[in-house]
Amino acid sequence: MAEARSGDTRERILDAAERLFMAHGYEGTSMRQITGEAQVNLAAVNYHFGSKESLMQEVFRRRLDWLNEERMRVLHALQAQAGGKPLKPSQIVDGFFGTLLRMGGDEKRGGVTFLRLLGRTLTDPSEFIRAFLAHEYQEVMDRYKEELFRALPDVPKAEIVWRFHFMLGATSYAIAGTDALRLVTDWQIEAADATDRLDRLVPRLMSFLLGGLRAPLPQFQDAAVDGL
Amino acid sequence: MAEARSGDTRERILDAAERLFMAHGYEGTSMRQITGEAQVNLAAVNYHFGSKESLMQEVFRRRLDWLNEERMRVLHALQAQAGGKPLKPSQIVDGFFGTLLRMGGDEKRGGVTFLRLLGRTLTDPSEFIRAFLAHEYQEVMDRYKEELFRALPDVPKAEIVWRFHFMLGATSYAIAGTDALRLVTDWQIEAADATDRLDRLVPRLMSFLLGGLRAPLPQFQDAAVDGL
DNA sequence: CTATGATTCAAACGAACGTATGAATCATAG
DNA sequence: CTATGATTCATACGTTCGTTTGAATCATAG
Repeated sequence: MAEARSGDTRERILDAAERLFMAHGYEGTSMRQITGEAQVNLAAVNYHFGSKESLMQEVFRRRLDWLNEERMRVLHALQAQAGGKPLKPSQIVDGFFGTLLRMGGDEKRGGVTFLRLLGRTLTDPSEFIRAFLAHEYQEVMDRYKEELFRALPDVPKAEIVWRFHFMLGATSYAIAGTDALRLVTDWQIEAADATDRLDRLVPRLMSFLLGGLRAPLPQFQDAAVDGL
Repeated sequence: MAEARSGDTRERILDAAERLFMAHGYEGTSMRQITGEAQVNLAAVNYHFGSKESLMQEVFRRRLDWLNEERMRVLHALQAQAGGKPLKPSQIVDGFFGTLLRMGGDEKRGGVTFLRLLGRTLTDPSEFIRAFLAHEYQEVMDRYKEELFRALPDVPKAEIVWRFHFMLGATSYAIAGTDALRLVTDWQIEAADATDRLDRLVPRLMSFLLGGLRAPLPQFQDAAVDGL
């Protein structure tokens, strides 16, 4: 059983696919583009991954496995530190979204490229992609959801779930980083490199998310959400 | 110059394309699917619109022209009523996002189908689509941005622009309505029809957006954003 | 060194893609 | 009714798609 330098080929394909899927989407990226950029033979993808769909899944699994573990690790650390008491919403939000955003600064984990890919993929229309992502996220998501319920006992659970949705949306769009509507035109380019942009993004996004999470409940009810 | 029933054909194509682009994305939808669903000849799209790209643009223009006018109309009405004084942030947010969301309840304007299409398209990777949307949105966007600056004179403009971004993301993801991560599983299906879901969504989203917009500024600064 | 299994390679497959063509059909103007 | 231009239609064009194939090449085990 020779291993050869296949490890090299596999990773080169995954890197190229990650970058191209981010830039042009799943449907908009061809096998020939991927193998061309990776400088491997066209048949290599099917040999190593079986199909384009499987390649897509492997691109995500490579990153999400680590992210899932890290999010769980952070949550358990917070829980241990709290000693049975409910966590503060800010801790939970930081554990979930902060961990994701900090991943964007870690080049070994895909950096901003993977962040943008993930952000764009959350609204991707392809059914098999959404189904796969849902499965990958499910467990961690449920744990954080439960922890939010505990942290905000006076807020209806349905409301918390919705606000989790909204936070996901704001984050997903922010890391997709398309600036589709050219909002940031002349005012403040903040060009800099992607990593630098990310550093400034994190505190801004976090305070926005917390503000939204703690907002007064809709339709008349105005009770404080939490003593955050 | 005979007009024939071509008006019928054009609209049937636009309706089918709107639905299919929403469900499968631009790249994932073929001309044959579109003409098949619209029950017109394959060549009809190229005859009436020239190309698939032009069709995509027309699908959006048909709805966005009205949305742009309506958003402007609402803004001008608010300004007239305020008589030169700055508007309240809640008014601006409702004028921009509320107008969009209410469009989802108007079947003549595409209803939730177009809303979901728009939400998903904002993160679409295709360059020509983003460029087109940016151009369509530019003018109205700038006007609302300026009004937010006036309404929040103590908040740095860069901060406002970022929070506009975040609000767009939360809204875009919410109306894309994929629930990619199966957040809303068992807790509260809230099945009902799409319009009904929308009715409950609006107040929830609006209070989240305002909470985020009015959140304390990041990095230590904590001054109130506005006397909203 | 030789044998074996893993990997790479050039080439081709059928299918589906967006688009173009020219004849048939339609509605209306004169 | 006839002529004219708009629209529809069946069909085909040339590309590109994801995938497959079988031989060539490589690395290692015995």
